[in-house]
Amino acid sequence: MPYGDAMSTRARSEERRAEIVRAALEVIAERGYRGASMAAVAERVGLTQQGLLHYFPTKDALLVAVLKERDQWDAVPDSPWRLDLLASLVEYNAMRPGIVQTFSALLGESVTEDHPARAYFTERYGRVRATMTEALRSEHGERLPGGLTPERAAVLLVAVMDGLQYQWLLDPEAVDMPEAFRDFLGLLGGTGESG
Amino acid sequence: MPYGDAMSTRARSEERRAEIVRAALEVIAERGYRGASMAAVAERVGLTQQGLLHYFPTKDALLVAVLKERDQWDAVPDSPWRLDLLASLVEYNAMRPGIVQTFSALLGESVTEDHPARAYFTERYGRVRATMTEALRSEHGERLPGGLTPERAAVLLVAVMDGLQYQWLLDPEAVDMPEAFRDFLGLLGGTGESG
DNA sequence: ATTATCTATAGATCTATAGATAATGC
DNA sequence: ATTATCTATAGATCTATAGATAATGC
Repeated sequence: MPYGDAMSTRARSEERRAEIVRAALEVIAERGYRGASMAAVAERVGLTQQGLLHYFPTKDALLVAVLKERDQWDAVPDSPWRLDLLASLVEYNAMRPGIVQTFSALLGESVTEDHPARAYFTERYGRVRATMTEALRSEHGERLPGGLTPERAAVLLVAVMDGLQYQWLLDPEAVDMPEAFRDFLGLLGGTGESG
Repeated sequence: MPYGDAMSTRARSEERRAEIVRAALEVIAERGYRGASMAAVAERVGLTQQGLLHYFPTKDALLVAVLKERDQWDAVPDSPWRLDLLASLVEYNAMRPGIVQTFSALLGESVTEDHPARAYFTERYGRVRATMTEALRSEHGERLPGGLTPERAAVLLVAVMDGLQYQWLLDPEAVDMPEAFRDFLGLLGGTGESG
């Protein structure tokens, strides 16, 4: 009895797909999307390249599944975020360099022409800025340090999160990502420990 | 008389190399490094792929030349930067999306395994953080808003510059990069216009 | 002699299609 | 009938090597 239990064909198929997406996340972390080959993903799950195409008929289809996975990762979709939860997310990310690497590599590639993840990231950043604007507004009101509005602070907040990831991935010893992120939240008027 | 003037062979060769590097910058902006082909670069300067290999014998050799070009771009090597010059650099960059795209794509790729630009970026960020630390120290002294030290503020400064570039490249209409950067400098205690 | 190119080509990949085979589930 | 795989293979690329040809500069 293969698989040793009574899983339906559909359920086993779902599990296989999830396994493939996990493998794709790894391969993309190592080589980026353009550098990732279907064969490398297939090998990691013990399939031939053509066997993999049974589950995801094109490389782009696999990327779509990877991006959906990402949405569930840090989404908590459009719920009103609290800034301290954001700091926790950064701390959590610091324990998951692989995932961070996957999406930092994808973000970097996405600015190139005709990249299949470009629209995804463009839309996503629009939404994330809006969500962060609301979080900042509800925490700090309309006026933030430096005369900033929540909108303008949100752009910086997102920039800091992304930028820190690159510095940290390149040299984790030199950059304490969670600390730096909390530093930034402090600048936005948090604990008021100005010197 | 080819080229119509009395340029030495060496000088013409140098010029050809510079032309090739410019073409490589473009191709990398469009496809990233892994996605860039020597043939695409060659075509852009009117050479065959094998003709290009006469000037740069491997793809990696061409990348090295591209990264050197970058160093001259925003280097002003290790001179003590002033923060207002940095704001001008960001404004200048906002007029050169191609260059920004080239290096944002390279930075993104560089976090993947065995990427030939990884060491370059790791070292470079170490140096840039040190330079920025000095600039912050000389402008604001030892104590910055939020209880930050110049070291810790430098990490954020660099993160903001990089992070803004991705948001701006993906959606230039939605993100005013120079304004956002000035906003961040303001947070670091610049004009003191807190609300 | 050196420099600038080219043609020919080896040897790896890569994505995707076609079509076979076997097992699973109605 | 559908699902999961496989072999075979077409058709594109890609990097890099080998070696020829012509022009330039001592």
